[in-house]
Amino acid sequence: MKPNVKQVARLAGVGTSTVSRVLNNHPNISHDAREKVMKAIEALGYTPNLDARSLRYGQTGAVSILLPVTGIPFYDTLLSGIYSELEKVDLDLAFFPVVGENRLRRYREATSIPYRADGLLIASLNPERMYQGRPPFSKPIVLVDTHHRDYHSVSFDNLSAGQMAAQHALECRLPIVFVDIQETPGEFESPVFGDRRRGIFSVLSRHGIVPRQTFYTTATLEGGRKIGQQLLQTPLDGPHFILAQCDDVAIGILRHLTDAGQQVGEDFLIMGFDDNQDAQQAGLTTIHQPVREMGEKAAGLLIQALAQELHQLQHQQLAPSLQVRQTTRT
Amino acid sequence: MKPNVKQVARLAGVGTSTVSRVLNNHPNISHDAREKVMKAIEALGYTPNLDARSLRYGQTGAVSILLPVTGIPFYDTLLSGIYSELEKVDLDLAFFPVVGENRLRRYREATSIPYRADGLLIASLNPERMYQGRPPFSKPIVLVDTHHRDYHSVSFDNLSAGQMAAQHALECRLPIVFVDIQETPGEFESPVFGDRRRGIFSVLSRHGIVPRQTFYTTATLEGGRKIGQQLLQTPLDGPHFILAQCDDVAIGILRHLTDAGQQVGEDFLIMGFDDNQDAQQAGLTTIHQPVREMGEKAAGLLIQALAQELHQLQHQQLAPSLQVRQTTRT
DNA sequence: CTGTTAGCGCCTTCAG
DNA sequence: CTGAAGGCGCTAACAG
Repeated sequence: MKPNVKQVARLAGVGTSTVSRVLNNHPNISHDAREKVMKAIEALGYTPNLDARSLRYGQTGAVSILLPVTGIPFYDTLLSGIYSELEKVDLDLAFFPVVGENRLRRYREATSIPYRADGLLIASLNPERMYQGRPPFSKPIVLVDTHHRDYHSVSFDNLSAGQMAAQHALECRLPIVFVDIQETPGEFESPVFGDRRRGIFSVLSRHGIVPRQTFYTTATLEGGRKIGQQLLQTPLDGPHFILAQCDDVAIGILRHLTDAGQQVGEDFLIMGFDDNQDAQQAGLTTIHQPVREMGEKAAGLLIQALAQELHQLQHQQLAPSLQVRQTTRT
Repeated sequence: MKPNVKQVARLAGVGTSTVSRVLNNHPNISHDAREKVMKAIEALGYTPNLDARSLRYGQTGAVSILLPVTGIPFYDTLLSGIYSELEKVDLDLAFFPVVGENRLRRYREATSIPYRADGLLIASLNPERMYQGRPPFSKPIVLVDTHHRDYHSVSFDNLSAGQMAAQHALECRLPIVFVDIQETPGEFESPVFGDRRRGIFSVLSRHGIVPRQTFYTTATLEGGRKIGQQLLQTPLDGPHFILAQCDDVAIGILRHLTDAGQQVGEDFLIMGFDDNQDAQQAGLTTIHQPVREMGEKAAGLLIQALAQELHQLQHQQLAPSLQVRQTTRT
């Protein structure tokens, strides 16, 4: 059915190696031979079999990335960083959102397509939970936005981030309301929120302080709005400092409260984590994370590993920084 | 370096086919042989070479999807539809965001990884612009959320959608402000906005009506806010009906105007297209599009094509429906 | 139940 | 400059 080099060669009246040479732009080919081959390729509608090619080369020229969800801009930024490095060495990138239990199960099998690659990036996911043991892939793996003892990783120092945030909260001298993330326990959990939480509480407890109240919600704008509702229903005694585990939640709360007529500075202060685009636009105080740079570093590490240049486990951490904006200025 | 079946076989003291049989869970294997093979696999850290396997089978068990961006929820919904169909036949899905000129160029080569698959889905992109001629892939291709004479496709009837919207606008009997999408001319253009635009103008011109004003912006919340600003700077003479090419823009405008104290019903009416989550939440009148269903249909078509069951070109169109909500009720 | 072997399509020596 | 031949790792006949 599908034509192969042999058929192209026959039609062109040349040997298969000549066809191969044309296909791969090798130098020493007579103009005449090239013409004939091109014509035969066109006539047959030939396209090369990539599996055969990869088998022959012993590599695919591609790396895969596993990540939890797609519909958020965080990964766009991360990916642009990754791409920019990968392109330098002409590596391609294939993308695998791990969306449900089904996908997860699938990706535990050594034969599933993410592993048809020269290397693997795992973003935000906990490899322990994903693989419960040895991963079904024996080529280089680099973790990004997550970490684990046994793998190379590039991540934020979320512990410091938490400490920074708590420090800033303390300086504002208001009772603290902590809005935490409710993670569905199980495979998708990432260490991010846990680390931030530990950082926050380490500072708070050092000062003998406990949040006046703690809420749990999902890491979305909507999740934030729900907390906003709850806050309106059982109003607090005076102004509070709302510390949310991520910008989306913080902005959801912020919008909900201001929509209801409450005033930043007057009725509450609020901050988040991540410094995403919405945060900048909303004037939200937050902890900035250099996302793009993280992507670049991770890709760089993988490239090194692919070149056998990585002889010991790497754990890179990127430093967060505090961005004070309107929502915590009185 | 990397161990293969032969080495596993040698260590286990069996033939390669026995190893293969264990790997693929074939029935007639003695418990003893299975044990030995498992042990050898474990000891060597063997993982199968997927390229060899695919070469042997003549297929990869995966399909690829090319799409324009990732950070928006539209594609999450679309994908969930696609996945649900693909899982039924145990096909895997690999994901390729076409983000910049570089990627585009890359994906025009027959050797780039999206084409290491049994079939291809192209979402929202214009194949004409992508490939300028014959695509570098000779297996089944299905277009989704876009269409083209030469390919199978599943898309919305955006022409009708435009007509519906214009009809509704006319019924509101207010001068019309049209907010169109400024597309970067070139490869990424999709036919969606053009179709909607044509639908809108066909109805308007039939009634001898011309928009009082037309704006151009990008298809984002931010793009909408910018138009909101412009509207505030040069206020209109009385209330208008704002017809935006997509929900994001409409919501951006809506938020900006209401933030500035303008009132829906009083000062303006507004509607969008798509019926995304934000639209529902914002009470925005819009044209609903069954996104998930579109994904399912497209995947279904591809599966049929893979099974050689598609003997003529298919062009499926899904009907839009008008969702009247608060933003156009006076 | 198990081992031997051919061949999937490609690219790259190796001779000419 | 070009053709013939081997082999990448795997699986499915085919014999035992």
